[in-house]
Formats: sequence, structure tokens, C-alpha cells
Amino acid sequence: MPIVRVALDIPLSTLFDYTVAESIVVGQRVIVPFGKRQMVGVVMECVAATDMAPERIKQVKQVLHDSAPLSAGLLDLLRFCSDYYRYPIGQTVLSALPIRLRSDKPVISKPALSYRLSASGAALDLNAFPKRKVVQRRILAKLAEQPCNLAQLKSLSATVGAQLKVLVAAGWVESVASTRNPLPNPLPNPLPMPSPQSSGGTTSHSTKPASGQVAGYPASGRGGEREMQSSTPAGEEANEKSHIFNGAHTLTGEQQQAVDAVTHTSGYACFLLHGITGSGKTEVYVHLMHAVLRRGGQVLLLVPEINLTPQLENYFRSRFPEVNLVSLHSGLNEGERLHNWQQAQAGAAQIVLGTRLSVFAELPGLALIIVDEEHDSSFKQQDGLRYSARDVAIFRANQRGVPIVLGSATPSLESYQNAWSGRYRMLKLTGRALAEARLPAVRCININQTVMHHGISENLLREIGQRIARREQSLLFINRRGYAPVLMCTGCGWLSGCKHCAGKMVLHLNDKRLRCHHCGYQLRVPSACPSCGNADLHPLGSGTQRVESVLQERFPDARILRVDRDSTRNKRAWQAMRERIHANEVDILVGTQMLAKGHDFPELTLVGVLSPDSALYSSDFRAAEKLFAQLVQVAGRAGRADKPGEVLIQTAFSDHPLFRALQNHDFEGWAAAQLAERQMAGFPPFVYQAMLRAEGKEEAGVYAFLNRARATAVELRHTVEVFGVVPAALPRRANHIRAQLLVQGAKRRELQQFLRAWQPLLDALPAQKLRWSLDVDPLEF
DNA sequence: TGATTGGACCTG
DNA sequence: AGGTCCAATCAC
Repeated sequence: MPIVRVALDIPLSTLFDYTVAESIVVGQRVIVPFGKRQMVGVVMECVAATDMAPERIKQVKQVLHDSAPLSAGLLDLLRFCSDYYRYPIGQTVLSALPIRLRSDKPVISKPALSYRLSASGAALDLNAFPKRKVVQRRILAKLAEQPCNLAQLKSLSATVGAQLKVLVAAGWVESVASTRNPLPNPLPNPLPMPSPQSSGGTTSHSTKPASGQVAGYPASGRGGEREMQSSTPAGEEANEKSHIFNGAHTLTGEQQQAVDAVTHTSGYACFLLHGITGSGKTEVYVHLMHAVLRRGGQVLLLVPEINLTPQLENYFRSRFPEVNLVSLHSGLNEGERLHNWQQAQAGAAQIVLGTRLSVFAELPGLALIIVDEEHDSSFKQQDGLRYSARDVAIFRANQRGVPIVLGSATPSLESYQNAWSGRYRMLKLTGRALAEARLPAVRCININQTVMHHGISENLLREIGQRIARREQSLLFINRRGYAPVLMCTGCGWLSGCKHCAGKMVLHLNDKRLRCHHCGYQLRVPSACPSCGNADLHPLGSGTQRVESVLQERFPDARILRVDRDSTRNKRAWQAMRERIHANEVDILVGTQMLAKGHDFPELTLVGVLSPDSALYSSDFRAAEKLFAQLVQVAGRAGRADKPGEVLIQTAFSDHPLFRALQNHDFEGWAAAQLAERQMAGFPPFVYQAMLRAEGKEEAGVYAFLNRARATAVELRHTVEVFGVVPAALPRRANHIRAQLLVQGAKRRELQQFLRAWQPLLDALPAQKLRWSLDVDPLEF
């Protein structure tokens, strides 16, 4: 009997051999007996014989046919990831599957439903339908034209699902099983690419994103333009002609050059699309996608993990109304995820928009990969298989021989260096898509030369006052939630340390608690110092809550909105806040990085950055790079064509090159200086790193393990540098001692060879009562 | 004395 | 990982 080698969700770096009676192909899912249990696995190889004693080999219990097998190409990709990131093959393969496909229960794929008007629904007079029920009206109007599936309706509004239920319950809409499953949604004969001269930017798209726009993704297709004028009734034009591409938008010369550079390339090439804020990167994406869709290819669009994917989905749906677009992100339930995954696998989904995990989606017709905001750290998984979706995407594009575009206003230094060295091709967008739009003016306020009011300078307060008078919005960016980062005793110097962690407990005044942001431990605020009994406890430093209260005191009539993880804890809160901001019901926004990403706020003309300095002397060599990207992003929130924006940065180092570069909007200069520094210091991207981390309850055990690991590393005598065992940035968390060991190589290959030799030795080390992990190309230290 | 708990070992 | 086996420890 033939033998198959099966990947199982087991933390061992081997495959397991089974005999199999039926014919079977690589990539199929199987149920196999494993010890006393049975498990789902994926067939990785079919072989004639193995080293395993025949009597120990069990038989495959069942070959699953409920989902198409994984392609050999995807298995190769997963094998590469398992090898590169030193993660067990079985866990790598299984973690790439939707959860439904990891269980041994058969997959019941729901018949795709199509919706149409019922007799009573068709008899409705839409003019008499309540005007307030906008979404319901849109659904009815759309269905009056043609029956639609849910995906097609979703472009109407984010709340389509719920509203559709209401309409079905009322008996106006009925669902019928779609004739074909999965929905193929074939490409209609597309129109030729819209010629730049043909149209003055008319837009035919019918829907407005649910609330506001996503930063960087203009509401209409015109790059940089933030408000759209939509006059065409829903679906009219799209319905008349079959066209997959919504809106004829004139590209700037630079945009056109970027599009041409990619479309005129055949085979693999990696492009770095470096475009300043508002330069219309999205429009370039849309045109590239269009070119690929015309030829029947599939596009994978990777985006950072920022609770914004539904809005992005709506945006791209509105640009490609006739195209089957599916999303893959953490907001989906398991059924949806499986469905979308299978749509991608069947080639039915022409556009797959997703967060990092979607880099493992099966895409038989893959012809283009786009990684938006490629510098974003959410592309790196921080546990389990610690992959970088951006890097895996590049491997995948190479493997498939298709182009990949990495887009960012502030590229990672890794990508930037690769573009300079010629490994990637640089595409630059240096002008704003709308000529009249200006970049915000950036100024520093030296906090040592001005009057400060609890962390806010007098100058900044004055500017805020002017904005209130002009009915414009201000945003204060402070990357620290809570009232104050620590509570101090004025008598003995006691600080509010967490009893489980090495960090300090943050003062939250609204519920009078001290909270540890690392382990979640919380306490009532003590009335006296626990150490000396002194009643005079003093909040040190400030967070969003304190800034909010200082502002409220200064501007009693101002409407202030705090946006951080505490104020947006429940799901609907953030959405409601966005609506308030857009309705201009807010004068001052105070928030953390949540506000930096996310949305464009049309009335916002002032951004204040409160305390960025800690990143300037951080021990993390990437802190400055991160800060720069973050400040560019938050600065981009300020101003629009008719109202120039201003950014004020409070700092003690107003001459620092980082702020100079920011003022001059000089990413190039900044990046060049940073890269020179990195090269001098021997940091990435000029070296390649891997971090061995360990944590456990007993300090001695953790350090003993890492010291042994270090000794074995040194004994291997590879050409890598093995650093000393050091405490982690947070040396104790939730009563676990944490330490780490860095290994560094001059070449990726050297480091990889070393890791391949080292890992089996690590597996063999005694590691009682501790957890350890290997992180290749780590981002966090 | 049986019952519970923790560590070592194995899975094809 | 999850399951088993075995020995040390625990409660009465």
C-alpha cells in the first residue's frame, strides 16, 4: 500500500507516515488515528517507502473530499515558512487553514443565497417608503433591478446584513438558493481602460462608505480628494454597461508612470511605491488591479490590522462594483471566513482583501500582490508562527512569478534599503494628487522655553483656542492612556509598581484605580502611601485622561472627545465617535495612536503631539523609525485643500534630526541618515537577527536554559554573532521572569544555516517549567 | 491505604 | 499539544 506523509497540528517538526487504501493526492485533508485520538492532517507527500517499521504505521481513517486539496504551490510556501521561521511544519500548515477545515467535522458549506423582491416587495412604492430607512431603500432599489447575493449588496452599506433581515421578515424580500455554488461571478467583458482625457472625473459609484472615509482611501476614486460628489443614482451606470472598474480618474504623470512600470513588467518584480501623504497611492492600486482583472487574474491586497477592513472593503467594492471581492480578517465569523477562503481557492474571488493571515490564502489565478502600509508592524505575527506577511508575500510573488507592490508614505528601512540597492524597484509619488492640497506645516515647541500647563504648552493651548473660535477641530496625540503613567509618594518616593510585573501601575482617575497595562491587575487608588503612610500621593506625567481634564478646565465650553482603548472598549463606541467627529460635534480630540490611523476628519486643522521624546532615547533601535512613521501618519490627519493644516510638536529637542526631517517632509534624508547610522552600528537591515526568548516562574530556570542555549550556539562555531543573555524589555510580567538571547548574522543565509543546526539542540535542552520561542527577523526587543 | 499531582515520555 | 505511565505526596 502507498504511504502518505501527513502534517498534523502537533509541536513536532516531523511529518507522520500512514498507509492509505484509496487513491489520494498531495494537499488533501485526511483523518488519521494518532495515539488514542484521531486528528485532521494534510497530506504533504506520497511516497513508496519510509524508514518507519511497517508494523508501527497505521492507516488513514478517512480521506476528506469536502474541500478542494491545497495546491502544491501553497504547500511549498508553507514548507518554506516552517523552515524559515523555525516552526513545526504541521502547525504551520494547519494554522494557514480556516478553523472549520482544521476540525474533523465535515464542512457544510451553506448554499449561497441570492436575494430578490417578493411579490409584495415589488408592489412597494419606493417614493412612499420612509425616507429615514436609507439602507432599506437602497436595498430595495438595487433588488428591483436584479437579484443579488449578499456580497453584491454589501457595497450598499456596512449594515446591509441586519437591514436585509428586516426586509425579509417584512416579507418584501425573499431568499433563494443560488443556482451556482460557489458564486462564480465571471468577469464581464471589461471596457478598455478609461483614457485620461475622456472624462473630467465623473464618478458613477453609488454608495458612500458607511461613515467617513478611511485615511488614505479617498471616498471617490480621485487620489487625495476627500469628499465626493455623487449624483448618479444607485447602480444606474454600472447596470447599463458591464464594467468592472468604477470611475474614470485622471492619473497624475507620476501615478501613470508607476502604473506603467508595474503593468509593463512580466514575471516577478518587487516594487516599492513610496508616495507622500495624499499622493494617491490608492488610485495606483486601483488601476493596477483593474489591469490584472481585465486579464482574468486574481489580486491579493494585504492591509494592516486596524479594525478598518470593512470600510476598506466598501471602498474597493464601490470602485469595482461588478467584481467578486472577498475579505479575510479577524472580524469574520468562521462560516464567512471559510466561505471567502473557498471563493479565493476556487478562483471565484477576483480580489482578496485581507490582513496578514490572507497571505496564505489559496489563489489559483494570482497575478498581483499589493501590500499597503508595508511598514506597519501588524504584518508581523507576534506569537506562534512568527511570520512577516510582507516578507512571505514577497516570497510568494517570486514563487508565482508575479509582481508585488509595497506601498507606504514611510517605508520600512528594510524595504527602503532594498529599493536603493536595486533589489526592489523604487516608484515615487512626490506630488499630491490634488495640486492645491498642501502638506501640513510642522513646527516644534520647545518645552523648556515655554509655559507648560500639566504637560500642555501655552502656545499649543492658544492655537487650540483659535481653532475653537474658527469652529475647526484640533487633535492632541499622546501615546499613553490613563490619567498618569505612575503615582508617586511625595514623602518617601514610593512609585506605584505592579506586584506581578516589572512595570508601573497606571493611574485611571475616572474609576479611581491603578491598573497594570501589562497583566491587567488593578487596585483601588490607595488613600495613603503603602510604604510610609504619607497621604500626599502625586500623579506623575500625563496620559489621555489628564490631558482631557486639563483641556476641559481651560476650555469649559469646548466639546472634547477622548479616543483610546478605554473609551472605545465596546464595539459600537468608536463607530459612534467617528460619526460625532464627522458631524463636527467635537472641538478637540485627544487620543492615542488609534487616532493616527483610521479616519480622515475634514474639519481637523491642528494636530498637537504631546510627548514624543521618550522614543528618542529608547533602547529599541527601531523606536525612532516607528516614531517618524507615526508622526507622518498623524500629521496627515491635519488639513485639506481649502484649510491648510498645522502640526505642533512639543519636545525638548527641537533641533533633533527627526523633527527637522518631519518639518521638511524629507523622508529621503531621514531614511538615508538612519540607514547610515544602522550600518555604522551594525543593525538591521545590514545584519539579520533571530531572538531566542524564554519565560518562566523561576528566574534561575529561565537563565539556565538561555545560558545553555548560548553555549550550544557558540559550540556550533557558525559564522554568526551570539550575544549575551539579557533580561527582556519587561523583565517580569504576570510573575513570569523573561529573558532573551540575540543571534545575528551578516547574511540571511548564514543565519538560516545556523538556526537549522541550532534548533534541534534547543529542542533537546531541558526546559522544565518554561516556555521558549525563536523569533526570526524580530521587530520587538 | 487509595487518591491526587507532577514529570517524563511518546505519538507514524 | 494531549494522553499515558509511574512515582512522590497527601488526606484520613
